[in-house]
Amino acid sequence: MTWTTKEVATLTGLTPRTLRHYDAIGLVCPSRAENDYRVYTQPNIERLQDVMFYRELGFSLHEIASILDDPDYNKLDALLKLRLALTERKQHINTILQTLNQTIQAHQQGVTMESKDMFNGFDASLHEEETQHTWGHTSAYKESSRRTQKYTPEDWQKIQQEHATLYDAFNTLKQNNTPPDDPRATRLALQHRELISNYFYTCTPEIHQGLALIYVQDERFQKNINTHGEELATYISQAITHLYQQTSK
Amino acid sequence: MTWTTKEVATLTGLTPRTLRHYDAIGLVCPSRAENDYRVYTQPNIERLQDVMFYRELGFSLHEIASILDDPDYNKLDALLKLRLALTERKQHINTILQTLNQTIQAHQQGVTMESKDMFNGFDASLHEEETQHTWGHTSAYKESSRRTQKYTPEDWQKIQQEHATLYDAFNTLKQNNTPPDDPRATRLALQHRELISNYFYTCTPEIHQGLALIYVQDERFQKNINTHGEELATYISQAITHLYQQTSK
DNA sequence: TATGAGGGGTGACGTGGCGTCAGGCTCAAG
DNA sequence: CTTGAGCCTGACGCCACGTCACCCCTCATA
Repeated sequence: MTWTTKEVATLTGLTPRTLRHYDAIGLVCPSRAENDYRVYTQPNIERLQDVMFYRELGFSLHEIASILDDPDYNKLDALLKLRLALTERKQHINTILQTLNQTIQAHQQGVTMESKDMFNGFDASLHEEETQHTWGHTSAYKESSRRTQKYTPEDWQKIQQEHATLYDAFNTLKQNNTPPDDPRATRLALQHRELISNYFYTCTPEIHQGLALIYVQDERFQKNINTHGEELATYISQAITHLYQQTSK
Repeated sequence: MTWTTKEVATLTGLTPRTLRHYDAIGLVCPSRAENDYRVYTQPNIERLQDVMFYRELGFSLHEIASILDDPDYNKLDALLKLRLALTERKQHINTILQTLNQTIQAHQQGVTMESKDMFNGFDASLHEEETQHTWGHTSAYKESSRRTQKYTPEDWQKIQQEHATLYDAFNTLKQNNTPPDDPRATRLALQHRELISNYFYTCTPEIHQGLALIYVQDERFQKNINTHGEELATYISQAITHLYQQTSK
């Protein structure tokens, strides 16, 4: 089965011009018929779908190209990440909706809002860092995707479970009012590093400390971790930080 | 309370450049201090918030300007519409997520999807129609935004005044119990059409009759017009309608 | 056999929403 | 009195296309 430009256009909702543009910049390049007409095949269509997923998330065409053309590109992995990012995007809209609701209320009551509350959810810079963290082309990322490519759904389950177990262990300490710089917490922090190293990428001290920061700065991580206990992300972050304050002494 | 450019930038997450751009195109125009520095006041901030809500929904800056500068603009009403549109947008993302999930499943099972199912939720044309329906009517709307782009604040004042004068004239007739099919009312209806044609878009009889409908159907218009006289919107609407019943005879 | 509509193609220029300088003024702090 | 941070105004650059001009091909209908 093959398609002409117009057919693909109606199929995707894009314009023929857009399709020719994507061809011109090497993003989606159909083969050609004898009369030089573009001929889209199944792989072209699938790639086009990928492109549109990423475009929905606001990636530039250049970025999309480098993601899709990455030698370490793994489709399933990418799709899962996309799903995550899209649900995040939904969350983002929810935040804006909250702000909007507050604004409506304030307006109905004739009250003026505090200006700092008027722009919750709009700030994109934090979100950009997240995406950088998710898709960024650091070596850690590449190593991670190389490894995660091979994981089966059962592997993922196991990984999730090990994470959960560790988080619960942290939470037990926290519930017993064990301070984050307690040796037991430090041991767990070490286990945490090994867990990452085992399943994702070599977790150097720098990266580990980076994670500690992300865990408290990034709502996404925070919420996820905090499902295992209140304020748990902060606690874990402190434990990790202490691990390196200790060793540096 | 006032703000400098940088402060607004950090407050909103926009860049100073963007703020200066919005000023340049007349979208959000702060006043100036003696040293020519931009000074953002509370109204500026509120307008900026409006702009960002609409931008989130993908409106162009020109469209946003013509929405916010609409003489019949009603903030509360607009906020409610925004809320609707944002929840719609969430639904839109859900559709894409469904498509994504199907794609993931197909990929995991090694099946190829039906190509027509691969782009569900992407097609923007339907969504555009919705938006068109909610915020603006077709070519007349576009012409209007083309023209209104060039208007200065003084122009707007003049336009508002001419509208007000006309509405008051209608109201005088109504107060004197002049029926809407009286020649004097018909004359005012003609003036109304010319006023629209002059400042916004070529007001054909069809469009004018459309306006007559909108004036009684759309709360927003009704409320605005009725500030010039009780039930005035209905009266004007009737006068317009009669203008064409007459000429068609 | 002409013809006209509807598809295809390649330049090339226009546009919107900024980013990114360059060059110069202002102002508080040291 | 310098210095650095922040402000200003042009002016150019860039991306993702829209739009237009001009030409080719094909197929149904006159």
